[in-house]
Amino acid sequence: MFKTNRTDKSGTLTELDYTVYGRMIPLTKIIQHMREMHKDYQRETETNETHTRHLRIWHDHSDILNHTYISIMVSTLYDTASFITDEEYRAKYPERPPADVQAMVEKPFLYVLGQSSSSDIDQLSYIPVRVDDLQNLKAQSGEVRYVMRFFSGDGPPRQFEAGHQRGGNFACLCGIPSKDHMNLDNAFQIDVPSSQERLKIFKEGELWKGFSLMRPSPFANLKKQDIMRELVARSHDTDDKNKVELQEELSNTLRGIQRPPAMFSTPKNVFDLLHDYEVPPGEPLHDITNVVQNLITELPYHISNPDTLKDFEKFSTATIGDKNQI
DNA sequence: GTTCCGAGGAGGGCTCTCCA
DNA sequence: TGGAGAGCCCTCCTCGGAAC
Repeated sequence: MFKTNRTDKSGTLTELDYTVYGRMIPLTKIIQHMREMHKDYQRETETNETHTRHLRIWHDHSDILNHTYISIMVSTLYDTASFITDEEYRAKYPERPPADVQAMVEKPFLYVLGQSSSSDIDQLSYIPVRVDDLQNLKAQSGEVRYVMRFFSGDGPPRQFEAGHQRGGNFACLCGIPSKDHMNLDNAFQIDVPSSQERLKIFKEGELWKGFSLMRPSPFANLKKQDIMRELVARSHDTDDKNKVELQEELSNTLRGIQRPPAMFSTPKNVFDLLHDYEVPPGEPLHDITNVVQNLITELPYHISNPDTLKDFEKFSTATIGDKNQI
């Protein structure tokens, strides 16, 4: 259920409720499809022991025909214990062209596509069904055990998935203040908190009890008395401190943690399903985007062959052109 | 019917002003 | 003097109208 505003012919602004539906393909069905697609790449074993496959989730928002959607994809992580190598594939199927086995195995499958804004409330509305589906997957697992292992994606989806604030002084999931991001010594020493550690920090005080899927930010816009109550519950000294100092102390304590990790947002106990689930603090392709851009811009100046230079300049123009970011 | 563009929203932080 | 809130900044996302 979503809310929207409409202005009628008289100019009166009214708030309307409307219902939209998302489509989820159950993980059991996706995995059935994956097995069919991966059968040529699977390693044959002689034992009957239970095997483990690791799943990776990715999601992002975009608009299609003026309506905003969330798209969630799922893929299997390549593992040589479960899948053959490129060389083994060539030896097994000499009549076929060579294949990038890892790329084929890690090809993503559509999991959820639904209408949703990027607000926390809208995105959290898809969590209960994702948790139910994960429980259903475990109940139906056979000789292969599927483990939800990684989330990969852009910055905002990672922040949502980890229960982290968007932007601000603690924009990174590692918990280092933005002003210290250039401090490599600090960055290399920090231990990025796991989902369980995030949940522990989140629940150390009292205000987290006000969290719900419809009120996802219990630490936002607090009065001074509420900040003091939360800090006292976390065993902090609040004497002789003004509101700014108290707010800073609470922010430094939470280090950007705003809510439970998304998959831990329901009352259901999902620790046995998600105890290995990781939301990495970085997104490699985005993080090195400017390095790649600099390389593409710089390389033509080091090419002497005119034909190669012409081809590369075409590539550089098509890739970067007038864009601010590739 | 589709794509492009740009103003505005979401969620954060900082600074300034008002007022008790 | 200090709390509350307005106003502005940031990035990425949203969404309605214009253009094709």
